[in-house]
Amino acid sequence: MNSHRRIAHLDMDAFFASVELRHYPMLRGQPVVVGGRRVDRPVEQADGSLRFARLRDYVGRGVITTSTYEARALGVFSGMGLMKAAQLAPDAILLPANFDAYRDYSRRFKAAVASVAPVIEDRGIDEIYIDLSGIAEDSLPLARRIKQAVLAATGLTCSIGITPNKLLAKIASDLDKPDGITILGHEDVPTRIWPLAARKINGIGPKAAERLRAMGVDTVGQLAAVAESELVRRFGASTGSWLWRAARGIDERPLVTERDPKSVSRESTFERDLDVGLDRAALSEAFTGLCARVADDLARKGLVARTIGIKLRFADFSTVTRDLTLAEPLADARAIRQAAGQCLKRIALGKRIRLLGVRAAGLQPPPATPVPVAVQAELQLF
DNA sequence: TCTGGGGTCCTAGGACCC
DNA sequence: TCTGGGGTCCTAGGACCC
Repeated sequence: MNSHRRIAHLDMDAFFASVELRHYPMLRGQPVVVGGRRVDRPVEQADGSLRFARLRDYVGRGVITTSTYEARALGVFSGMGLMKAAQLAPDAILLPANFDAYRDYSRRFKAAVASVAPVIEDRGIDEIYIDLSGIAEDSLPLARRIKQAVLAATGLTCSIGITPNKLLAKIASDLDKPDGITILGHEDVPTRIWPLAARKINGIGPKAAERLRAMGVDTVGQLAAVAESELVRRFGASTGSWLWRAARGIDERPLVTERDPKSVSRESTFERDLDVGLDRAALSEAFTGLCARVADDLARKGLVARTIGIKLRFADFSTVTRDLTLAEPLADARAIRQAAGQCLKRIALGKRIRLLGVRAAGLQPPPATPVPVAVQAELQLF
């Protein structure tokens, strides 16, 4: 439709950790990680200074959500188990996640960007795509202006990639992190994109990367050298031709500026694996609690659900799901609990349970409440 | 002492309907 | 009593992303 698009991807730098450093500026320059559960907030000591938890003090399940660049230099990255991270960086500062604060900063940076360039696709708490096609200003000064607006609104830095499409913009924003600007055109694909690992393409995850590696494909350039027919043969028509186009930097997807939620869910990993017999009371309480939280989420969003599902992860990390679609939508905690209980009956509970989750899908606005006849008669007067 | 929590999308088979 | 062909809905699992 439009062959002259200009699309930006903006990614906040080490977002959660950077927000924490705004609150605790004395930690600047130190390795800091955010994550874990039931991590104590810093404690004020007698002399007025703060005592922070250290990674080495942490015991239990939990992973790193974000780490500062100083922590990353020690080999500590998002998704890593905290106990393992503690072996690499025992003295790193550990802070609990403060999602209310992150959501607040998220709203502020998105509003700041919108004041400069309003066509935005939300991609989560810390990143967005921006369609700059309708703006006349050159890319470099425009990128600087957006970054300045974000900095003024939040005190935080971000990285921006500006390219002809979302695929390339996402890759580009990562090329000069932190606090970077990268501007690429299609002509830059062979020199700037082809040397990169195929895994850098958004949508090529661990499994696809492994299959490619088995074909001798490690880089985007090597992927671009494979015939489309070969990719289609190995990956199927849809994925195969997508890979072929992605390797050439071809991507026509428009920005999605509005989206209705498809599902809401709550899940919890237990501090220790629970036994269905011995821990029945604890499991039941957790189950009911999750249903109540899903009901709260639905109420807050003003939605009802037709499908209720559950998820169990066992001690061996195997995962099963069951769901149930009802004739009539529901939303309250008791009804959710009842439907979820039906799902639970369909799972063989031999192994100890690591995680329990409850999900509501088939979301829709609540059915219109029937208007009483007397009121209907009055309304007809108008 | 491996491996969180909240999402989306895709696939594939079976039921069911016309 | 050799059995076509769509279409949609439901369910389970899996890949992937932030």
